[in-house]
Amino acid sequence: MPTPSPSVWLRPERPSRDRRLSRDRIVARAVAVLDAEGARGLSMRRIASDLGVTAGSLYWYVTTKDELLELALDHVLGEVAEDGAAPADRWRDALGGLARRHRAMLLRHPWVLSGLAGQPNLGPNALALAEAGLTILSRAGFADGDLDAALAVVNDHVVGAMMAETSWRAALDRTGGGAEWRDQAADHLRRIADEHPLLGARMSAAAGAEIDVDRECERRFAFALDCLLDGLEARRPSPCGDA
Amino acid sequence: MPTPSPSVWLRPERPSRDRRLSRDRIVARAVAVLDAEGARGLSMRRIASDLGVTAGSLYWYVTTKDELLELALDHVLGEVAEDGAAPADRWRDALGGLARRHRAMLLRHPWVLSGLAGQPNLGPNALALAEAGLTILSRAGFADGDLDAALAVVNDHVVGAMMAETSWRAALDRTGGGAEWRDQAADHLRRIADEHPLLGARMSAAAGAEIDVDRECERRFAFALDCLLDGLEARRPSPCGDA
DNA sequence: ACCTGAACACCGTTCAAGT
DNA sequence: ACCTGAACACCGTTCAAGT
Repeated sequence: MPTPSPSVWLRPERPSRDRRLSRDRIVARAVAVLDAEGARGLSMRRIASDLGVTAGSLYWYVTTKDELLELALDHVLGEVAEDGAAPADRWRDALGGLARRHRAMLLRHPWVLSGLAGQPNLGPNALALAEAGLTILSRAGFADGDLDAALAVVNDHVVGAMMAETSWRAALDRTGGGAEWRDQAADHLRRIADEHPLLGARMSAAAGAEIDVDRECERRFAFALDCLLDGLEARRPSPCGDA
Repeated sequence: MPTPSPSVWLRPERPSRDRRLSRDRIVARAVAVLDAEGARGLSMRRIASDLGVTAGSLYWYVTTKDELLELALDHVLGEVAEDGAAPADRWRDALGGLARRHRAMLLRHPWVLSGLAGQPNLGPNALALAEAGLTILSRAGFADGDLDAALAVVNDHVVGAMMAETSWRAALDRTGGGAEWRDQAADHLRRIADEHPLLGARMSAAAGAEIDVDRECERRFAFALDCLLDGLEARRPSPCGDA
């Protein structure tokens, strides 16, 4: 209780009755900045100023920038969980759906991939996601060592594929429709084709057809996913009463 | 030609008859620092001082730190090429060998994975590697769109798997054998097991057995590789006269 | 041509001091 | 308890100036 003053209006409202900051607010802001400007655009000072606060204040809620990134990562991992509706009872559809939602999330938040190297994520959403995958595969008949391995096959492929896809997309965005780049690229492509016939053929096929990038990416993702689900199917122990 | 002096010994050797710096020397130093201290330990100033030079000097040979990282990346990619001996004539062995050497390289230079997000690598070694993969798959019967897709299945898996493996290894290294961490981990694991039975079971299986990390990583890698090669085999068009 | 030295505009993090 | 302000020890990059 402050000392009473002649009038309320003369005493400014207590600046921080409720805290201006919170871990949630900080993480949310971090995700927003990362989405908008990528990993490079994120700084403690930037988040702080967005929240109308000094950089040092953030360290009351978060011990380090890395920790903040871990929190942001787990935050967006929460988007992968199935939105209502029981999981498909066929294990292929269920696992495929998980992979596809994982991919969709990584397209929305490509910065996740640049922060994935380092330490493994043990946040609650990461754990829940792993459990979901294990549940599907366990019901499908996998057990023990093959259980982790099978889940890893799918997870690892999603992050590997998205690493390639997002960096490919980023490169396309950067080069835009620049005319002078157009010529340089054509030149470079010709030199590549000389020494690397197969690669040259594939690249000019992609460039020539003015291919729909979205469709092509989805096609490749689906190809790989089917491919590795087939491989898992062949390794599946005894099917015990599932679809 | 400088003006002649009474004795050679009085005139210091010309400081830079041959350039002290070169792109190769800079890249080599960068790779060494990255190997020793990881991506975090690399700075222009650090490389410069290692080479006995000022930071600004580096910009004569390299326009940006990112460019230097691209060069370093392609440099180590050169280690993946087969060391003599014709490639195995069975496509599975050939492609599997490529994947295994790729993995070995990423274990030696884990920092590559943190620099992989961003732009696709178009360096000479990256191109040669892609061509090698395409050659194997092309001889195996793949063509057109399936050709890229098939190669991507393998490549993407290698980087995805190594992303998980290296960050897992890094975490193990950091936590070492700390006694107080031991207790925290056991506690955390118990809480995990409560909400996530399958995950808890798998984690305590791994922790309890004091598993050989190297063996386990190789087992999982082999499992996944076989798995996805099976998937590719099933998709392989008409086998035209190969083993 | 090649390198230095100093500057610019940033970083993450710490910590006394205020309220 | 929560936040400020200033500092510390760094960054990448530029650029006149030297040789």
